[in-house]
Amino acid sequence: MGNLTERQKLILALVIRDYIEETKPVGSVRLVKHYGLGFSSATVRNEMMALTEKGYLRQPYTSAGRVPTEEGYRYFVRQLMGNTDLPTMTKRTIAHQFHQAGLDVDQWMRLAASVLARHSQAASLVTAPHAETARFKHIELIGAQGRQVLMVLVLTGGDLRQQMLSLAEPIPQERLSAVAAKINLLCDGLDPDRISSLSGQFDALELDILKLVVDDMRHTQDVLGGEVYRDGITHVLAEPEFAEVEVARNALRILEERSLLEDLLSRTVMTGNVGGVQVLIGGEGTWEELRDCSMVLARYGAPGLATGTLGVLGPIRMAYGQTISTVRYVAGLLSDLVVDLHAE
Amino acid sequence: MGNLTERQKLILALVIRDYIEETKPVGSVRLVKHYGLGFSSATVRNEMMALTEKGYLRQPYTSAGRVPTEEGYRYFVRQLMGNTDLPTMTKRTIAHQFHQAGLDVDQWMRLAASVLARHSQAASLVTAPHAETARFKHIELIGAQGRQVLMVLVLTGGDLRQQMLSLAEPIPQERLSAVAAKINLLCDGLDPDRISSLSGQFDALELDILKLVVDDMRHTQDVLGGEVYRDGITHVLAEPEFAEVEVARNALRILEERSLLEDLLSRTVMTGNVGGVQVLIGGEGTWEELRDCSMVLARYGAPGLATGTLGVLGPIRMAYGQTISTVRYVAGLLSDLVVDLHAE
DNA sequence: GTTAGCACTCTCTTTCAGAGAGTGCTAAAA
DNA sequence: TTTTAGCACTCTCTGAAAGAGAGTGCTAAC
Repeated sequence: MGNLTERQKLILALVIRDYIEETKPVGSVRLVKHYGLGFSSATVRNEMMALTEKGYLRQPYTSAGRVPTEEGYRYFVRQLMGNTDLPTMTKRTIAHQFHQAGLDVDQWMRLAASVLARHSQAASLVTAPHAETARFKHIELIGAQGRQVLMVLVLTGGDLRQQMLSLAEPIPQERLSAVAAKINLLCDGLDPDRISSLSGQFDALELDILKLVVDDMRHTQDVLGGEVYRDGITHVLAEPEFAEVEVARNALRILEERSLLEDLLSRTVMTGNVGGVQVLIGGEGTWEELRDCSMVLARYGAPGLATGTLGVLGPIRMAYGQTISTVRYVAGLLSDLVVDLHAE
Repeated sequence: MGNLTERQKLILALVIRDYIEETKPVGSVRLVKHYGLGFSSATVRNEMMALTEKGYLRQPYTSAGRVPTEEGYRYFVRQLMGNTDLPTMTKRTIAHQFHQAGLDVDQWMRLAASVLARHSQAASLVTAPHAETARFKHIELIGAQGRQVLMVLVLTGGDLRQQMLSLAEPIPQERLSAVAAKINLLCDGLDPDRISSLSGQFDALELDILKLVVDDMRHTQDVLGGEVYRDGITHVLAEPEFAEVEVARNALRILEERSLLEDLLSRTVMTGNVGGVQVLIGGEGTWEELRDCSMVLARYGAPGLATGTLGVLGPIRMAYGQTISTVRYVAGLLSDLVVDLHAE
């Protein structure tokens, strides 16, 4: 596990670059010819042997070219890649698209998923922003036919929850409005725990509704409380490593199954800082389902106000530089949006 | 294209049944042995030849077994299949799951997608119910920081739209509430066209907001205005006909691309009656993307109140009986839900 | 420390033959 | 006229064998 010489770093980086482009094992001769190296293929072979020894490269079989190992990719991402950034033009184009979308959160999410998918040529996912600690802002009770009531709950940060209630008996709209007004007055800005503690000041009907409010608010705090936006699923199928159906199924399961995703996100991005991009290369020994793919994840938003998650799922042989910078940039844009929505 | 004899119908049905189970061309000997037919393989061969002649069966290559053609499946679905229905136990299990979900539309949609996917072993999609003609019910304007205002719009049928507005100048909450109250009073139960015609009665600020309301209401009337729920995408990948990546990509594109889906739905289920199940087998000459798959679609809800769409996407070699009855049953459950939500 | 040379290894592709499954036809039986 | 047995024929699938190709690892010279 000793450190690498400069030349070894160069060769590792080139192998990764070439492998990402060509999808086939990289040989020493090809490397020298194609990249105009100033030393011979035999030298490259020696260095490759060293890199294989150290666990950064491997041979699919004896006497084939070299392929990066997961450890190799990790070293590349951490040490070799440098701080990549999107070209200014690309950034401007992306930003322009977002600004055209106005202030519609739904549109932003959809657009974010689409941009991530297109720029990384992989599957993307974006979760809507929501407050980490839900605070009450406004309730509205709207009588429908009979005993049905539509409850609309607005939380700080624009989180919106709706629920249809079926009351024991019909209640006139005036009474519903009065209940809503009272709750609005007393609960403004409070978190669910505080609201629970106020129970003494309400009558039976009000308490029934408050209980639903509190439940709903607690639910909003879940990692995946809101909607999940996906895009680019077809991209991953285009990659040769997903030609094997089992591999592709595994990858899509991660995106499709809420529970899997919830577990994954809560144990990765949710532990990191907003703005920091996390890269999962292969299962990392923890996630069996991720064995054959990589994810680039980030959290966006404003801590304390509202945050969300976005990321990309693709083959391990992924253009990490490009993907990471795209994820970072889009996360930044979404963070700006969240801030815009919250404060002047 | 003459009619089929009873025996030919039997053989066609058996070929389809066997092919769906075994995924390989069905031979005459196998058919006789496996299903204990009262006549010889030579007879079956003759009948198969006739069925091939008529276009209901085909041979992947000379002297291989027979495989149903798309025309064969269509004949089967229309004439041979009979009115299949789910076993009472299965129905009860499904209904039970739904009733446990209460009146939460989001949960119902998710559950519907999940049930469809599991029971048909294919990919499913469900669109949230929305009114065909949006009618205004209630508006709420909630000031956020600065000039930002959250507009919550409730339409008849529980359709809920939210939008963040950025006003030219800050407006106090009292004024916002007054505007909302006035709009609520004057627009109750009106459709977007009627609301537009009232412009004389409002001032500038009110008109600004009304314009957004009308736009939003018009948008709600789109086929795919609301959220689209999907499930079981991994199922289709498990089918051998989707082993070819291009085929799988094509199929998933249908589910993923909103525009494609919108076109498809508006030209199929949206033209049919609520409750009727439509079966698309292969592209039907119209949809290139559907060439290698089939869809079973239905519209649910209450016409005039609110409707939605649900369906299943799978290989052409699909267990149509099972799938159609599942789609029909779930559509019925969702229709009940819509009615429940609207009227006592 | 670097490089040329070379034998060796392993995969990938092509070819070929044999097995197997199933057909279509013909002629006999019902 | 309809059904069936018999049989030659066709086509795919599988596996083995051979050859091409790419790339390595080692050795010895620079």
